[in-house]
Amino acid sequence: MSVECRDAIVDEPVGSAISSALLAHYDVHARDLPWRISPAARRAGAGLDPYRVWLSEVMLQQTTVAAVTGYFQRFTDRWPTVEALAAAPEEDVLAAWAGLGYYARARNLIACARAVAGAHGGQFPQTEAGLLALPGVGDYTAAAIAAIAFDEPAAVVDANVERVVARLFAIATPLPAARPEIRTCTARITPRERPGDFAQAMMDLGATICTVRNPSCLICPLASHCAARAAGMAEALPIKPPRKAKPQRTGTAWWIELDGQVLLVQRPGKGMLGGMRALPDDGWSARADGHAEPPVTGQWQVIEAAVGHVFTHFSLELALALYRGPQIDKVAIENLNGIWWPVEQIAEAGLPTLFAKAATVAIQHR
DNA sequence: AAATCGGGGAG
DNA sequence: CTCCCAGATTT
Repeated sequence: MSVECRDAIVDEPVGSAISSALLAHYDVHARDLPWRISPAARRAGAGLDPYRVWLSEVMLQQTTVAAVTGYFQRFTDRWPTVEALAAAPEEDVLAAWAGLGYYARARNLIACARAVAGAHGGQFPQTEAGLLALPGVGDYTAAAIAAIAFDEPAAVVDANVERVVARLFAIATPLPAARPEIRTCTARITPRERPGDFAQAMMDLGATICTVRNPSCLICPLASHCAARAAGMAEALPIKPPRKAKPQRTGTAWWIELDGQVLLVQRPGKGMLGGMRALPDDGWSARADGHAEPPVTGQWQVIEAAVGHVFTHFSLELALALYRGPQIDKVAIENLNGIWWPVEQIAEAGLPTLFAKAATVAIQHR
Protein backbone atom coordinates (compact mmCIF):
# COMPACT_ATOMS: atom_id res chain seq x y z
CA MET A 1 0.00 0.00 0.00
CA SER A 2 3.06 2.22 0.04
CA VAL A 3 3.00 5.15 -2.34
CA GLU A 4 6.42 5.70 -3.85
CA CYS A 5 7.65 9.22 -3.46
CA ARG A 6 8.83 9.73 -7.01
CA ASP A 7 8.63 12.74 -9.23
CA ALA A 8 5.67 11.21 -11.02
CA ILE A 9 3.73 10.90 -7.78
CA VAL A 10 4.72 13.92 -5.77
CA ASP A 11 5.15 16.37 -8.59
CA GLU A 12 5.53 20.10 -8.27
CA PRO A 13 1.81 20.96 -8.18
CA VAL A 14 1.03 18.36 -5.53
CA GLY A 15 3.94 19.44 -3.34
CA SER A 16 2.87 23.06 -3.77
CA ALA A 17 -0.73 22.27 -2.87
CA ILE A 18 0.41 20.57 0.34
CA SER A 19 2.72 23.37 1.45
CA SER A 20 0.16 26.03 0.56
CA ALA A 21 -2.58 24.36 2.55
CA LEU A 22 -0.28 23.83 5.50
CA LEU A 23 1.05 27.40 5.53
CA ALA A 24 -2.47 28.84 5.32
CA HIS A 25 -3.40 26.77 8.36
CA TYR A 26 -0.19 27.81 10.13
CA ASP A 27 -0.94 31.50 9.57
CA VAL A 28 -4.04 31.08 11.70
CA HIS A 29 -3.12 28.33 14.15
CA ALA A 30 0.64 28.62 14.78
CA ARG A 31 1.54 27.91 18.37
CA ASP A 32 2.83 30.93 20.29
CA LEU A 33 6.24 29.78 21.53
CA PRO A 34 9.01 31.80 23.22
CA TRP A 35 11.50 31.19 20.41
CA ARG A 36 9.09 32.41 17.75
CA ILE A 37 8.18 35.98 16.83
CA SER A 38 4.70 37.28 16.21
CA PRO A 39 3.22 37.05 12.72
CA ALA A 40 2.91 40.85 12.73
CA ALA A 41 6.60 41.29 13.46
CA ARG A 42 7.37 38.72 10.81
CA ARG A 43 5.30 40.58 8.22
CA ALA A 44 7.14 43.76 9.19
CA GLY A 45 10.31 42.05 8.08
CA ALA A 46 11.76 41.02 11.41
CA GLY A 47 14.17 38.10 11.20
CA LEU A 48 14.85 35.46 13.78
CA ASP A 49 18.02 35.58 15.86
CA PRO A 50 20.12 32.55 14.83
CA TYR A 51 21.37 32.26 18.41
CA ARG A 52 17.86 31.84 19.77
CA VAL A 53 16.92 29.44 16.97
CA TRP A 54 20.01 27.30 17.64
CA LEU A 55 19.50 27.33 21.42
CA SER A 56 15.86 26.35 21.15
CA GLU A 57 16.56 23.58 18.65
CA VAL A 58 19.26 22.02 20.83
CA MET A 59 17.04 22.20 23.91
CA LEU A 60 14.17 20.64 21.96
CA GLN A 61 16.16 17.58 20.87
CA GLN A 62 14.14 14.65 22.23
CA THR A 63 12.52 17.05 24.67
CA THR A 64 8.98 18.37 24.80
CA VAL A 65 8.03 22.01 24.30
CA ALA A 66 6.58 22.14 27.82
CA ALA A 67 9.86 21.00 29.35
CA VAL A 68 11.97 23.45 27.34
CA THR A 69 10.05 26.72 27.76
CA GLY A 70 11.31 27.64 31.22
CA TYR A 71 14.90 26.68 30.43
CA PHE A 72 14.84 28.74 27.24
CA GLN A 73 13.61 31.82 29.11
CA ARG A 74 16.24 31.47 31.82
CA PHE A 75 19.08 30.88 29.36
CA THR A 76 18.20 33.83 27.13
CA ASP A 77 17.69 36.13 30.11
CA ARG A 78 21.05 35.18 31.57
CA TRP A 79 23.01 34.79 28.30
CA PRO A 80 21.34 36.98 25.64
CA THR A 81 23.98 36.39 22.97
CA VAL A 82 26.23 33.60 21.79
CA GLU A 83 29.21 35.65 23.00
CA ALA A 84 27.72 35.83 26.50
CA LEU A 85 27.13 32.09 26.55
CA ALA A 86 30.62 31.43 25.22
CA ALA A 87 32.11 33.50 28.04
CA ALA A 88 30.14 31.74 30.78
CA PRO A 89 31.91 29.29 33.10
CA GLU A 90 31.16 25.73 32.06
CA GLU A 91 29.89 24.81 35.52
CA ASP A 92 27.32 27.62 35.38
CA VAL A 93 25.92 26.38 32.07
CA LEU A 94 25.79 22.76 33.21
CA ALA A 95 24.04 23.79 36.44
CA ALA A 96 21.52 25.82 34.46
CA TRP A 97 20.89 22.77 32.25
CA ALA A 98 20.33 20.49 35.25
CA GLY A 99 17.01 18.66 35.03
CA LEU A 100 16.65 18.98 31.27
CA GLY A 101 18.48 15.72 30.55
CA TYR A 102 20.86 14.47 27.86
CA TYR A 103 23.74 16.42 29.34
CA ALA A 104 26.05 15.87 26.37
CA ARG A 105 23.87 18.53 24.78
CA ALA A 106 24.99 21.06 27.38
CA ARG A 107 28.64 20.17 26.93
CA ASN A 108 28.29 20.46 23.15
CA LEU A 109 26.33 23.68 23.59
CA ILE A 110 29.30 25.30 25.30
CA ALA A 111 31.75 23.97 22.70
CA CYS A 112 29.50 25.22 19.90
CA ALA A 113 29.02 28.67 21.44
CA ARG A 114 32.78 29.05 21.85
CA ALA A 115 33.40 27.92 18.26
CA VAL A 116 30.86 30.41 16.91
CA ALA A 117 32.01 33.27 19.14
CA GLY A 118 35.64 32.51 18.33
CA ALA A 119 36.47 30.98 14.96
CA HIS A 120 33.28 32.22 13.32
CA GLY A 121 33.48 35.78 14.65
CA GLY A 122 30.16 35.56 16.45
CA GLN A 123 28.19 34.58 13.35
CA PHE A 124 26.55 31.18 12.87
CA PRO A 125 27.28 29.46 9.54
CA GLN A 126 24.37 30.03 7.17
CA THR A 127 24.53 26.77 5.23
CA GLU A 128 23.45 23.30 6.27
CA ALA A 129 26.97 21.95 5.69
CA GLY A 130 28.54 24.70 7.77
CA LEU A 131 26.06 24.21 10.60
CA LEU A 132 26.49 20.43 10.50
CA ALA A 133 30.15 20.85 11.42
CA LEU A 134 29.27 22.45 14.77
CA PRO A 135 29.32 20.35 17.97
CA GLY A 136 25.89 18.99 18.86
CA VAL A 137 24.39 19.95 15.49
CA GLY A 138 23.23 16.93 13.48
CA ASP A 139 21.10 16.48 10.36
CA TYR A 140 17.88 17.69 11.92
CA THR A 141 19.27 20.72 13.77
CA ALA A 142 21.39 21.89 10.83
CA ALA A 143 18.37 21.77 8.52
CA ALA A 144 16.13 23.46 11.09
CA ILE A 145 18.50 26.38 11.68
CA ALA A 146 19.15 26.79 7.95
CA ALA A 147 15.42 26.90 7.22
CA ILE A 148 14.16 28.90 10.20
CA ALA A 149 17.00 31.38 10.70
CA PHE A 150 18.41 31.64 7.16
CA ASP A 151 15.44 30.92 4.91
CA GLU A 152 17.11 27.96 3.21
CA PRO A 153 14.74 25.32 1.74
CA ALA A 154 16.31 22.52 3.77
CA ALA A 155 14.47 19.26 4.45
CA VAL A 156 13.73 19.42 8.18
CA VAL A 157 12.91 15.94 9.47
CA ASP A 158 12.18 15.38 13.14
CA ALA A 159 9.90 12.78 14.72
CA ASN A 160 6.83 14.91 13.95
CA VAL A 161 7.73 15.23 10.29
CA GLU A 162 8.54 11.53 10.08
CA ARG A 163 5.04 10.76 11.26
CA VAL A 164 3.28 13.35 9.08
CA VAL A 165 5.17 12.35 5.93
CA ALA A 166 4.87 8.62 6.55
CA ARG A 167 1.12 9.15 6.73
CA LEU A 168 0.84 11.62 3.84
CA PHE A 169 2.50 9.11 1.49
CA ALA A 170 1.43 5.92 3.31
CA ILE A 171 5.03 4.80 3.78
CA ALA A 172 4.66 1.38 5.38
CA THR A 173 8.35 0.56 5.54
CA PRO A 174 9.29 0.26 9.22
CA LEU A 175 11.60 2.82 10.79
CA PRO A 176 14.48 3.35 10.62
CA ALA A 177 14.66 1.84 7.11
CA ALA A 178 12.00 4.29 5.92
CA ARG A 179 14.12 7.36 6.73
CA PRO A 180 15.69 7.85 3.28
CA GLU A 181 12.29 7.73 1.60
CA ILE A 182 10.78 10.05 4.21
CA ARG A 183 13.60 12.52 3.69
CA THR A 184 13.08 12.46 -0.08
CA CYS A 185 9.36 13.03 0.30
CA THR A 186 9.96 15.89 2.77
CA ALA A 187 12.35 17.58 0.35
CA ARG A 188 9.76 17.17 -2.38
CA ILE A 189 7.08 19.10 -0.50
CA THR A 190 9.36 21.73 1.06
CA PRO A 191 8.61 25.10 -0.60
CA ARG A 192 11.26 27.63 -1.67
CA GLU A 193 9.14 30.35 -0.09
CA ARG A 194 8.83 30.34 3.71
CA PRO A 195 10.73 27.06 4.27
CA GLY A 196 11.19 27.92 7.95
CA ASP A 197 7.49 28.46 8.52
CA PHE A 198 6.80 25.26 6.58
CA ALA A 199 9.10 23.26 8.84
CA GLN A 200 7.53 24.69 11.98
CA ALA A 201 4.06 24.17 10.56
CA MET A 202 4.85 20.49 9.94
CA MET A 203 6.04 20.14 13.52
CA ASP A 204 2.98 21.96 14.88
CA LEU A 205 0.79 19.65 12.84
CA GLY A 206 2.52 16.59 14.25
CA ALA A 207 2.32 17.91 17.78
CA THR A 208 -1.31 18.98 17.78
CA ILE A 209 -3.25 17.20 15.01
CA CYS A 210 -1.27 14.40 13.38
CA THR A 211 -0.54 12.88 16.79
CA VAL A 212 0.85 9.43 17.55
CA ARG A 213 -2.46 8.22 18.95
CA ASN A 214 -5.93 9.39 17.93
CA PRO A 215 -4.90 11.78 15.16
CA SER A 216 -7.48 14.53 14.53
CA CYS A 217 -7.90 13.85 10.84
CA LEU A 218 -11.27 15.64 10.78
CA ILE A 219 -9.61 19.01 11.36
CA CYS A 220 -6.37 18.30 9.51
CA PRO A 221 -5.58 20.79 6.73
CA LEU A 222 -3.79 18.02 4.81
CA ALA A 223 -6.50 15.37 5.12
CA SER A 224 -7.44 15.57 1.46
CA HIS A 225 -3.80 14.89 0.50
CA CYS A 226 -3.22 12.07 2.98
CA ALA A 227 -2.80 8.57 1.51
CA ALA A 228 -2.86 6.90 4.92
CA ARG A 229 -6.09 8.67 5.75
CA ALA A 230 -7.61 7.46 2.49
CA ALA A 231 -6.47 3.93 3.29
CA GLY A 232 -7.77 4.10 6.86
CA MET A 233 -4.33 3.43 8.29
CA ALA A 234 -3.19 6.82 9.57
CA GLU A 235 -2.81 5.83 13.20
CA ALA A 236 -0.80 2.71 12.29
CA LEU A 237 1.98 4.74 10.64
CA PRO A 238 4.85 5.06 10.88
CA ILE A 239 5.72 1.50 11.86
CA LYS A 240 8.30 1.46 14.62
CA PRO A 241 10.61 -1.35 15.72
CA PRO A 242 9.80 -3.15 18.99
CA ARG A 243 11.55 -1.69 22.00
CA LYS A 244 13.87 -3.59 24.26
CA ALA A 245 13.13 -4.26 27.91
CA LYS A 246 14.92 -2.09 30.47
CA PRO A 247 17.12 -3.88 33.00
CA GLN A 248 16.54 -3.03 36.66
CA ARG A 249 19.64 -1.85 38.53
CA THR A 250 20.34 -0.97 42.12
CA GLY A 251 22.80 1.50 43.53
CA THR A 252 23.59 3.58 46.59
CA ALA A 253 24.23 7.30 46.99
CA TRP A 254 26.13 8.67 49.99
CA TRP A 255 24.94 11.68 51.99
CA ILE A 256 27.89 12.99 54.00
CA GLU A 257 26.96 16.16 55.87
CA LEU A 258 29.15 18.17 58.25
CA ASP A 259 28.37 21.60 59.69
CA GLY A 260 25.45 22.19 57.34
CA GLN A 261 27.41 21.27 54.22
CA VAL A 262 27.04 18.13 52.11
CA LEU A 263 29.78 16.52 50.08
CA LEU A 264 29.18 16.66 46.32
CA VAL A 265 31.35 15.38 43.50
CA GLN A 266 31.69 16.24 39.83
CA ARG A 267 31.01 13.24 37.62
CA PRO A 268 33.42 12.28 34.82
CA GLY A 269 33.06 14.33 31.67
CA LYS A 270 31.68 11.48 29.59
CA GLY A 271 28.98 8.90 30.17
CA MET A 272 25.89 9.06 32.35
CA LEU A 273 25.20 12.55 33.71
CA GLY A 274 28.67 13.49 32.47
CA GLY A 275 30.23 16.59 33.97
CA MET A 276 27.36 17.17 36.38
CA ARG A 277 27.57 17.73 40.11
CA ALA A 278 26.20 14.75 42.04
CA LEU A 279 26.17 12.90 45.31
CA PRO A 280 29.02 10.42 45.62
CA ASP A 281 27.75 6.92 44.81
CA ASP A 282 28.80 3.29 44.59
CA GLY A 283 29.43 3.07 40.86
CA TRP A 284 26.06 1.85 39.59
CA SER A 285 25.62 1.93 35.84
CA ALA A 286 23.43 0.69 33.02
CA ARG A 287 25.61 -2.43 32.91
CA ALA A 288 25.88 -3.33 36.60
CA ASP A 289 24.60 -2.71 40.10
CA GLY A 290 26.61 -0.59 42.50
CA HIS A 291 29.00 -2.26 44.95
CA ALA A 292 27.22 -0.79 48.01
CA GLU A 293 30.51 -0.40 49.93
CA PRO A 294 30.62 2.89 51.90
CA PRO A 295 33.46 5.23 50.93
CA VAL A 296 34.41 5.92 54.56
CA THR A 297 34.14 3.85 57.73
CA GLY A 298 31.58 4.90 60.28
CA GLN A 299 27.91 4.53 61.06
CA TRP A 300 25.46 4.79 58.20
CA GLN A 301 21.69 5.03 58.18
CA VAL A 302 20.55 3.25 55.04
CA ILE A 303 17.26 4.16 53.41
CA GLU A 304 16.47 1.35 51.01
CA ALA A 305 14.79 2.20 47.71
CA ALA A 306 14.89 5.88 48.58
CA VAL A 307 14.55 6.87 44.93
CA GLY A 308 13.17 5.12 41.89
CA HIS A 309 14.35 6.54 38.57
CA VAL A 310 13.92 5.51 34.95
CA PHE A 311 16.59 6.26 32.39
CA THR A 312 16.36 5.65 28.66
CA HIS A 313 17.78 2.14 28.73
CA PHE A 314 17.52 0.98 32.35
CA SER A 315 15.69 1.57 35.60
CA LEU A 316 17.47 2.35 38.84
CA GLU A 317 16.45 1.78 42.43
CA LEU A 318 18.72 4.00 44.46
CA ALA A 319 19.36 3.45 48.16
CA LEU A 320 20.47 6.43 50.22
CA ALA A 321 23.00 6.08 53.02
CA LEU A 322 23.36 8.95 55.50
CA TYR A 323 26.63 9.25 57.40
CA ARG A 324 25.95 9.32 61.16
CA GLY A 325 29.48 9.60 62.59
CA PRO A 326 30.96 9.42 65.06
CA GLN A 327 34.20 10.66 63.55
CA ILE A 328 35.08 11.24 59.91
CA ASP A 329 38.01 9.73 58.08
CA LYS A 330 39.58 12.89 56.65
CA VAL A 331 41.92 10.99 54.33
CA ALA A 332 39.14 8.89 52.82
CA ILE A 333 37.05 12.01 52.34
CA GLU A 334 39.93 13.69 50.53
CA ASN A 335 40.10 10.74 48.17
CA LEU A 336 36.52 11.40 47.10
CA ASN A 337 37.79 14.68 45.63
CA GLY A 338 34.51 16.35 46.45
CA ILE A 339 33.29 19.84 47.21
CA TRP A 340 31.34 20.92 50.30
CA TRP A 341 28.04 22.53 49.41
CA PRO A 342 25.68 24.35 51.83
CA VAL A 343 22.61 22.16 52.26
CA GLU A 344 20.39 25.24 52.43
CA GLN A 345 21.50 26.11 48.90
CA ILE A 346 21.25 22.62 47.42
CA ALA A 347 18.75 23.85 44.83
CA GLU A 348 21.51 25.94 43.26
CA ALA A 349 23.97 23.03 43.01
CA GLY A 350 22.66 21.98 39.60
CA LEU A 351 22.01 18.37 40.51
CA PRO A 352 20.46 16.16 37.83
CA THR A 353 16.97 15.01 38.74
CA LEU A 354 18.04 11.63 40.13
CA PHE A 355 20.29 13.27 42.73
CA ALA A 356 17.92 16.15 43.34
CA LYS A 357 15.33 13.57 44.35
CA ALA A 358 17.88 11.80 46.56
CA ALA A 359 18.79 15.10 48.22
CA THR A 360 15.15 15.78 48.99
CA VAL A 361 14.83 12.41 50.71
CA ALA A 362 18.05 12.96 52.66
CA ILE A 363 16.96 16.36 53.90
CA GLN A 364 13.68 14.86 55.13
CA HIS A 365 15.69 12.40 57.21
CA ARG A 366 18.18 14.89 58.67
C1' DA B 1 23.03 -0.85 12.42
C1' DA B 2 22.83 -0.70 17.22
C1' DA B 3 23.71 1.29 21.59
C1' DT B 4 24.11 5.22 24.57
C1' DC B 5 22.25 9.10 26.71
C1' DG B 6 17.23 12.05 30.84
C1' DG B 7 13.27 13.44 32.10
C1' DG B 8 8.57 14.33 32.13
C1' DG B 9 3.95 14.62 30.13
C1' DA B 10 0.05 12.32 27.80
C1' DG B 11 -3.16 8.65 27.53
C1' DC C 1 1.43 1.29 33.54
C1' DT C 2 3.37 2.33 28.31
C1' DC C 3 4.81 5.34 24.93
C1' DC C 4 7.40 8.99 23.12
C1' DC C 5 9.24 13.63 22.48
C1' DA C 6 11.89 19.86 17.35
C1' DG C 7 18.29 13.68 17.95
C1' DA C 8 23.47 13.49 18.27
C1' DT C 9 27.24 10.77 18.95
C1' DT C 10 29.76 6.70 19.71
C1' DT C 11 30.49 1.90 19.06
